[in-house]
Order: sequence, then structure tokens, then C-alpha cells
Amino acid sequence: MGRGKIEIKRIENSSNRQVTYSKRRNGIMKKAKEITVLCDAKVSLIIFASSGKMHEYCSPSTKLIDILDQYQKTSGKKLWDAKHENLSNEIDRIKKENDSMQIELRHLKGEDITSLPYKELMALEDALENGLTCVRAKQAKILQNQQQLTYENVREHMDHHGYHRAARADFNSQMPFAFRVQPMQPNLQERM
Amino acid sequence: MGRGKIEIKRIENSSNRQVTYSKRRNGIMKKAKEITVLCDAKVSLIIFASSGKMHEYCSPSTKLIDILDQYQKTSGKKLWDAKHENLSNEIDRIKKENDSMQIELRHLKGEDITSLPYKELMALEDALENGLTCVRAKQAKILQNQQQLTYENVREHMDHHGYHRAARADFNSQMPFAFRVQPMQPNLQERM
DNA sequence: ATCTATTTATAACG
DNA sequence: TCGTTATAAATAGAT
Repeated sequence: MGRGKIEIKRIENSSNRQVTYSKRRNGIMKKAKEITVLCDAKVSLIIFASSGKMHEYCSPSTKLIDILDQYQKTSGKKLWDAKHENLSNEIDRIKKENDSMQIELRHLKGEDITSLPYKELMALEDALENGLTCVRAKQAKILQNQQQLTYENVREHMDHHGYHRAARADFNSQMPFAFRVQPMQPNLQERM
Repeated sequence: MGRGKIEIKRIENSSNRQVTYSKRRNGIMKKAKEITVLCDAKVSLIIFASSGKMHEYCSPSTKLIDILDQYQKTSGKKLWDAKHENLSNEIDRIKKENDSMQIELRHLKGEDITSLPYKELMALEDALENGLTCVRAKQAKILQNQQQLTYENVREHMDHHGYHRAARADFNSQMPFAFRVQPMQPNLQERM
């Protein structure tokens, strides 16, 4: 119904497709309204363009939810029950994932290992040793960096009689006391 | 579009109304299919005749439930009740729990620790050391128990010329080779 | 967006 | 419900 007949297949030209979409969308909406009025039917029409934009028609003095309710009753197809089931299944799936992680965590912490076979204890030991190695390497790196920073601060103080209180305080607040680098002269701060 | 023009208002003649309903219903269904194909739109169309009879169209390779899901997301209107929302919330909650466990696991394995503050590295180290201690204690206990069992087996053999093959095989299959307790006389088994 | 030639849908009728 | 057909309505392509 136009200047030329068209085949019913995807319109490849995106701009034509867009134009046709909006024309036909209006057309189908109008038809939906008309059948509602002429034949007092109840209609729900939901259209999504490929862009994701939505248009909707629902016959007046009716709620979509009512139509869907009636849909479930009439067709016997479950809508929210199915949805409900899907959600429940997902919860089950995630909970299982959760449990196995929980167990793995416990094992790594040395809990609940009474019934583990020797082989798995060995694997655990390897994992723990590996983790420990990584963590200690990282600790060493931080200490080394901060030592260097502190020496630079001290040297700077010696040279210019300046002192970077703030940077030093930040560092020490993260450090266990035993590792704190003390000023070379104990009462330096008071004397400034 | 017919022999005569009609007003868009309820058709009072019930038989005419019925005929028009069925013709227009077919028409609108056809239109729905066409816009689906031509413009790759997603369409859900549900029609109830005043008689209660239902007809439905849903674009192929799509489920009504998916369209309704998208409807909810796009329009912000809620179609299902608090029950589902609760389930969704639970999923979110569990997923978060999941994520934090995942992170903890990674950390214990020495992964993703680059940005951790020193304090947390210390805590990690403690946890790993503790785990290691537990695991090694358990390993030692197993070894010790099995050593004892094997000695008992050997002694039993010495005493009664009996040999508990099954128990010993079970134990060795779990053990790394280096830890296996060899029979005191190398060719004991062959000689039995 | 608007126009219009043409196709398509359908009202009325059998 | 089905087929026919005159006519209204929708719309493809162009502007």
C-alpha cells in the first residue's frame, strides 16, 4: 500500500527502516484503538524498536496488569510464576557458588579440614605458601619504598632544616610501631 | 476501508461486531508480524474479545516474559508484586556477599593485593600463617596415625604371618610417594 | 513533515 | 465462517 509493493523482509536501509517503523507503529496503534472501540475488545500492545525505544497501547479503563492476569488465566501460561521460578533458581545457583567459596575460605583458614584427604591438604599447603610468599613480597616492597622516602625526608631536614611532618605522619599511621623509623635525634620535633 | 465508511464507535449489531472483530484482529496481527520483520521490532500483542476469547502475538525468538521485563525496565512501571522484588533484593544481597568472598579468596591467594594498605597485608599474613599451621598440623597427624597403623601391620605380619593389604593400599594411594612406608623386607609381598 | 500513486484492509453483501 | 468486491485507509517512495 504505497507507491510500490514491498516484500515483507527486513528493510536493510536503516533510515528507510526507521521511517517505516514510525509510520507503521502509528498505524498499528490506531488499529488497536479502533478495534477496542468498535468491538469492545481489550488490547495490550507493546512495541520495542530495535533502538530499544518503547511504545505501548493499552485499552482504556484497563491496566496492563489486568490483561496479563487474564492472559495467565485464559492461556494457562505462567508469567510471574515462571519469573518467580527463574529467580528462585538463580538464588539457588548463587547460593551454591557461595557455599563452595565459603568452604574454600574456611579451608584456607585452617578450619573444617579434619576430613580432608592428604592430597587436598598438600594442595592447601601449596596455596597458602604461595599466598604468603606474595603477601610478604608486597610487604617488603612497601617497607622498602617507605624507608627510602623517610631517608630522603631526613636528608632533606639535615640539608635545609625543613621537616615534612604530614607525609611522615601518614606513613607511620599505617605502620606497626616496631617498623617506625625514628628521627635520628630523639627530641628533634620538640626543638623545631 | 470498505463499501462504506464507518464511524469509530462501538458496533451495536452484535453479529457485525463479531465479524468486524475477527477481520480486524487478523489485520492487526498481520501488521504486528510485518513490523516485526520489516523493522526488527519486538512486539507483544494481546487481544481479548468481549466474549473473553484471547488472541496473542509475540515476535518470534522472544518470550512475552522478556518483553514484559524490558517493559518494566524501560517504563519503570512495576508489573509484579513485592514478592519478586524481595527475591531480586536477595539476589543482589547474595551477589554482594559473593563478591566480597571472591575478593577475600583472591587476597588469600596473593592476588589483587597491589593496592592493599600495609595493615591489611599484615592481617593477611597472620591469617595465612595460621592456616598453614593448622594444615601442617593436620598433615602431621595423618602421617603419624598412618605410620603407627603401618607399624602395627608389620608387627602383625611378623607375629601371625598375616598382612592387611587393603588398608595399606588405601593409605598409599593418598600419599605422595616420598612418604610411603615401605615394607621392611623389600620383597615381602611377592613372598606371601 | 507532506504529498500522492498505489497497495492493502475491510464493510457490506451473498 | 468464507468469498467477492467496492471502497476506505494505510503507506512506500518522493519531495
